[in-house]
Amino acid sequence: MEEKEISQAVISRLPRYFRYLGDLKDEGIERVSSQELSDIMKVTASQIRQDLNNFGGFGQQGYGYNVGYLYEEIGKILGLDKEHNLIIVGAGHLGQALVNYMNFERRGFIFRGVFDCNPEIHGMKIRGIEVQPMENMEVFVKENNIDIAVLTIPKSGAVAVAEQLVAYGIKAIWNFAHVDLNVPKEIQVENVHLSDSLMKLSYNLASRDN
Amino acid sequence: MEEKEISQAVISRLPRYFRYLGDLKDEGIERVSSQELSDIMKVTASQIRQDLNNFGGFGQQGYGYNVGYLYEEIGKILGLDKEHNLIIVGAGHLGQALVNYMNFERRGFIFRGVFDCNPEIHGMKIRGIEVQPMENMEVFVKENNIDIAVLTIPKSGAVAVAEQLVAYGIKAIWNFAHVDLNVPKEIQVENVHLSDSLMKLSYNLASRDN
DNA sequence: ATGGAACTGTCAATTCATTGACATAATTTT
DNA sequence: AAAATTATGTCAATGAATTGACAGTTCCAT
Repeated sequence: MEEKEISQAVISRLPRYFRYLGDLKDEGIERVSSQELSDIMKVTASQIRQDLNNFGGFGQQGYGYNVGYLYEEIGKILGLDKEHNLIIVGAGHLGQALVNYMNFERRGFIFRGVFDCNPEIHGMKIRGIEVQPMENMEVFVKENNIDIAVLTIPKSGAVAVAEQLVAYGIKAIWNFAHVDLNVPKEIQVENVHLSDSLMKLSYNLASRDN
Repeated sequence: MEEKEISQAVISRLPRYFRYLGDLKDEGIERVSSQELSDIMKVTASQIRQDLNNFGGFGQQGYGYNVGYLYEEIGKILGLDKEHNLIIVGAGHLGQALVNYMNFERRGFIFRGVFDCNPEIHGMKIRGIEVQPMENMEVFVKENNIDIAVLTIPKSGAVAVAEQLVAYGIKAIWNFAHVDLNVPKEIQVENVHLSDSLMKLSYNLASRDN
């Protein structure tokens, strides 16, 4: 299906297209041109056409794009038509916040288990999911066909736990720990470094002041 | 101080340099060359030198870079030598997780207040900070010299609240709501769209499978 | 039906980002 | 003290991403 490698710059923009198309769909709008989308999203129409064309011709000359169809197609490209089984490793505030955020499940990302090394919270339930000790992880991952692990533990343990998870057969890691993981390149890692993001904000704030 | 505009690509890499330099400093290492850093960080030495040179010559030919000095300087560039006063708007799980995450304070980002529209949690304390009703926001922002607002509310209310915050004098918004804010360009916005990040992971997972 | 307007898909041009190369300077070794 | 080594800062070359332009197709009004 995928013939040429598509740049991460393009991939990063897909979720935003998806979101805007979802909004248009909810408003009952059936068709949209690259120029109209351009106006709403504040990107060039050329970029929109270029981006979409990486995946095929979804539009029609003289008409534009069918909102519902394009929305579905981008969803498929993003793999949202398939279910993913997730575990959370680290049941701190952030881990709990993610489990409690329902919208991920709507998109097919199902939280199956939560793990933590703190014995005091073992057995505690987060949205019905019981917190388990780390020792259970290996069996759980294998038995429940888990493909994505969400890492919300402190940086000190993260690298080692990531390696364990890979050994257990995980395919992708959504990494909130503030450290770069060292895993084989076929394992997909998506980093969310919140403090990096805040520092960037801080820089822009400071630089705008002079 | 800033003469030429520096690209966001460069800015985005600064926090990572800062992190690695901090680690080296903690290990007691005093000097580092761009080549050594390159090996550790898995980026080209040329990029490191190019990036740093946007801000001045921190190194010395034949010697390399002094770790402690460079760490300090990057910290200053990122504005981490100054204190910032923050409020959280939206005391849900994510908002609470952020307040509880101590490391931000270590970098000079001080949470001064938490606001939420749900009356049931007004008066509740999160790490000693009382949750206040939204109506208090205007006075609080003005009296406490708040410059950064953290938006952790659902997308439905986010755009309107952002406009209010701007009117109250806020300078920057760290936006976790899954919507693009509409604020004047002098207001700095840093978006953290978690579901976009997860969708990107999902794409890469799917595309690696074929 | 026919003509004009509205669009896409795509090629080419441009702009932006990254990498490579090297002159020059400080350091270390002999 | 001189030679050899190391390593920066910067210019030029390359590569990637974005934008502009337009041929060709479809839609819509008359």
